[in-house]
Amino acid sequence: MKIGELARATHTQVETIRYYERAGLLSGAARTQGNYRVYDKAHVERLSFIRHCRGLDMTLDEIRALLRFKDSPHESCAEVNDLIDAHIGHVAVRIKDLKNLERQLKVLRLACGDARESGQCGILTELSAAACDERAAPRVKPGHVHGAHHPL
Amino acid sequence: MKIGELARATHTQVETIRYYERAGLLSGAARTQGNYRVYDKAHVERLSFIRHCRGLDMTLDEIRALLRFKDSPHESCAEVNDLIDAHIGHVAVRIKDLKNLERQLKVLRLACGDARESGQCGILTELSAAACDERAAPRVKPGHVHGAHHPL
DNA sequence: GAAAACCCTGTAGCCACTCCAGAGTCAAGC
DNA sequence: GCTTGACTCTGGAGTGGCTACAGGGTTTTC
Repeated sequence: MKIGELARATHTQVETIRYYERAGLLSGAARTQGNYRVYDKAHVERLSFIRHCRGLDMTLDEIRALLRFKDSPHESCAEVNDLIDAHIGHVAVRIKDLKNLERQLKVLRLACGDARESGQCGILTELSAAACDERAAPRVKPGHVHGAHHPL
Repeated sequence: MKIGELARATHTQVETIRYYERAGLLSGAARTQGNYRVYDKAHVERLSFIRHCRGLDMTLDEIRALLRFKDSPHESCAEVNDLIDAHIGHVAVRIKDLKNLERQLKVLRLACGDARESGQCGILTELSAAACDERAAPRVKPGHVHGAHHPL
């Protein structure tokens, strides 16, 4: 099968497939005379696996690691467990952060119940005041889970 | 004050400040004879505001919009409310997605309680099987809130 | 044999930074 | 005055995970 067919079979964009090849997740496929990539059932499975893991919000690095274990079935899979545990940890941290954030935003929203002039807007006032307070005590703790503006 | 002092005052990297200037969030500062940027108290406040909003996981576009309202205090702030409501919505959606994800990952983790050979690893088996099922029914719904791998 | 559909490579863009090279500026100490 | 070091400048490249082109080549269909 050609790349377009693989794309349809896995609900993946053609460009994404070529990107995965460049990224070393999907081994370089055989080529036809006309230099077209040729794939088979194994590729469909591998790509489906990758896409499923992406759907579980794993990074390509994490997926690469999982693929290594899939490719060497006689090694211990203890590290697979560790990887998943770590990933669960990342997600849990992110949920906690976002809940905090939601709480803060709702409090903020209450500060300006109805529309008035921006100059008296409770939200803008609150944001400025909070920013001012924060200058003394910063809290920047970069994690590794995405914020609120990203497709899953 | 020079850029380094502003950076220290707001716990922001110097490069980030210059980036915000290029991005049109922080107006181009005055310059010394030696072409150094010069900032004052107003800049500290504005940058603190920006950083606080970033801490609330708003995009630079959202912050730009808020700054426009701050800069024109006699307009109605109804859109500020809308913006915050929308942002709360994004965060709520993200939390929901991540909780789903967490549930799925925990189920997955149970599939392989202890370490064995990768070939029999329950996690890898499950992932492959799930990927296989998914091929029929895809679900890609890109939102605008980040995933699990990102600093807040 | 022409048009449409598909494929190729390579490059640039997205976001919000971060880091670097290579050069210029400025204050303190000798 | 001169050196050292801390600071600053600009411009460009890199991050992740794609996406979207441009400008070509190939294959299929009518």
